[in-house]
Amino acid sequence: MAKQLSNPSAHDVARLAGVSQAAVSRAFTPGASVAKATREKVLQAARELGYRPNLLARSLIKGESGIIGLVMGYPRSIFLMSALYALSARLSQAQKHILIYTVEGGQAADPHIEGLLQYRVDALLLMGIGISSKLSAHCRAKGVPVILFNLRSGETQGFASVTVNNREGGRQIAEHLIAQGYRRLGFIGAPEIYRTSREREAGFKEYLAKRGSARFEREDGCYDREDAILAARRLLSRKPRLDAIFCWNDHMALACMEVARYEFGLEVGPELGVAGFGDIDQASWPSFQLTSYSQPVDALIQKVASLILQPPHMQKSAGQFMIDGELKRRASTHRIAT
Amino acid sequence: MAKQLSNPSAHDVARLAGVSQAAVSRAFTPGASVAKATREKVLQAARELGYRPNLLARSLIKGESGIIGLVMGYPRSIFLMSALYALSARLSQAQKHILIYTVEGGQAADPHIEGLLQYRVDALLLMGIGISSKLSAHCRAKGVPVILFNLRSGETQGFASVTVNNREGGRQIAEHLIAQGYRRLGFIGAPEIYRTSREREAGFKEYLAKRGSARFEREDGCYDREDAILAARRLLSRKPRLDAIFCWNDHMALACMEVARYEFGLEVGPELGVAGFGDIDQASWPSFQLTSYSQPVDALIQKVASLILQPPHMQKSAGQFMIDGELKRRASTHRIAT
DNA sequence: GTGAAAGCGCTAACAT
DNA sequence: ATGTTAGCGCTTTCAC
Repeated sequence: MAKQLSNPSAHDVARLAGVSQAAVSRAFTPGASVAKATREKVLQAARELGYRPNLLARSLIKGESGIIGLVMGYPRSIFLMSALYALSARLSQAQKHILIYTVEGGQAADPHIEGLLQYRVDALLLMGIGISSKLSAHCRAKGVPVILFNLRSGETQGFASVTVNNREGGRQIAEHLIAQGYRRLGFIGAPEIYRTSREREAGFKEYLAKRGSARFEREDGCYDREDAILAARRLLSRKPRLDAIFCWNDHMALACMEVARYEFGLEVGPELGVAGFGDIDQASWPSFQLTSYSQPVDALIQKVASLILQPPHMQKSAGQFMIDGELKRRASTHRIAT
Repeated sequence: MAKQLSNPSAHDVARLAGVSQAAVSRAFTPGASVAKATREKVLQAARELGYRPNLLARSLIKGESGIIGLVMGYPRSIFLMSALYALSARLSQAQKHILIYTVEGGQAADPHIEGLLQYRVDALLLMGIGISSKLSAHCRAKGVPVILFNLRSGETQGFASVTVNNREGGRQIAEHLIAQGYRRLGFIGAPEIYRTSREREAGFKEYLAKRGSARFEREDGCYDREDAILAARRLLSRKPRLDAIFCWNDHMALACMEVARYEFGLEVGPELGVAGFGDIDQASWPSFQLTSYSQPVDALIQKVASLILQPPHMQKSAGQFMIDGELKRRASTHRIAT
């Protein structure tokens, strides 16, 4: 009854229940060998004191913390947000916990990873952000599994990665635009260092090349909406005017669409095709009807979770997992008004 | 040079450096009394072994984990996302870490809070989600500070809360709509249990009552876009037709706007005023130009962080902090086309 | 099935 | 300034 301010320990519970401290530990360990009666006594005492096992102590002994370290780049993206949501749901089922940091697009994750390693995280998950080769060496040496989400592993790193099939998506967008009759194509991408953008572009280019001409205009839009607006302006000012623009993500595409409509007075679809990548919620809103290649969040996170939760000795595989999305054809690329 | 798979301990470093284990601890404690030379020796040895202090062990002793527990409701909201980003930036400066759970709107946070308490979090931050009275009693008894963000404390709980001034926002929206000449008003809110919606509505009603008539039509839109669409349809089908709708958040307002435009063929602004709350990014996009009362994320998070970081003995105050936003007047409530 | 005892990796007195 | 010692709260042998 008399609750105390500081947290009671297993010892306190043991005393109240008239058992040993070890018995308390066992009562809270699923599948331990305790008599039912003892167990009840312990739980009763624990309830009275408001006792909860201290997971920090448990982690210290077990050598695994139950904590997954997450560093998220570009935290304004709705896609990453729903990925976080799906991941949290999945991991909390498995009694794992997420220690999170967010980082503005393009910044390094390193300082945060340092902190995470000190908490002895069971795994490190990087969403849309990279890791320095120094830290990645450390993780490899210490056996900390690193999983890259939405960003493929760099040259030598050899970590597991889970991404949508960016190349295929880019390819399908190109195919679709050409099929619709668009010919003077443009691309808004990110600077070289972003592999995601590069892969989408590569697929796009690949299809065009196969069809005969890989020519398309190109501008960098980086991460911000403001950047995308500037890139769209530059692209739309070129002569002869482009008739379709593929943007490396939906955020860029929506911005591009608005520039086309409200600054250049173009009718999106018939006069200018616009396609994005990711199929975020807004893409399907009536105001936009943006053609996009979807990123299946649930499937991606499912894969991530299975990599995280697999037993440690299985983690040899540093595979690159690519999951196919689906081309969502919408009005923004209907060249002939319906 | 020879890195080992398992993490080296302070002991290992001590042996290599030829000092005591305590010296290693001191070398890694800012402001401890160590000779510069010893310190160097230790750091050198640590580097060789790839040693990092184990924060779990430190937390165990210190009785504080350096971890802030966060439970986030309605994780699709861009507002909460940017709040998370701001918080992460602020807290990692102070060497605090965020253990996060996300919960679908309307669900209970309790099971996750259980987990967080076992990690002995230094504080519990609830974003847009409540806590059961049983757990809140526990937190109070154990001296775990609880901070409510964007959701005011229930009757008896007595926790600190940080919110935008919802009532004032609702009031200003009403004033603005009336000033623009709108007269047949509607409101899309959330069910009773959501205090946020209730407060905004209260302010809205308050102004109308003061002006003579507090009559307005009302529908519940809850959290999902789908719900908002249904509510908007119902509201717009009533006769005589409403001429302005205030939605309890911007997500609802954008959905409402699209229903008005694309299903009812109304010109938003002249024919139907639409106002939201929160001033999310999209509100200012050319496609929407949504009038909204802003929620100053940075100021709000600043306050939250200061509550979290204040020394424990100062935490008597369970104040209710309300921060004013600002009415952003945009085209969605220009009754006379400009 | 249960208790006693050792110890996870570290910090914090206390000596020296 | 540095080493020694005693725990933090728990899990895990090992006897019984």
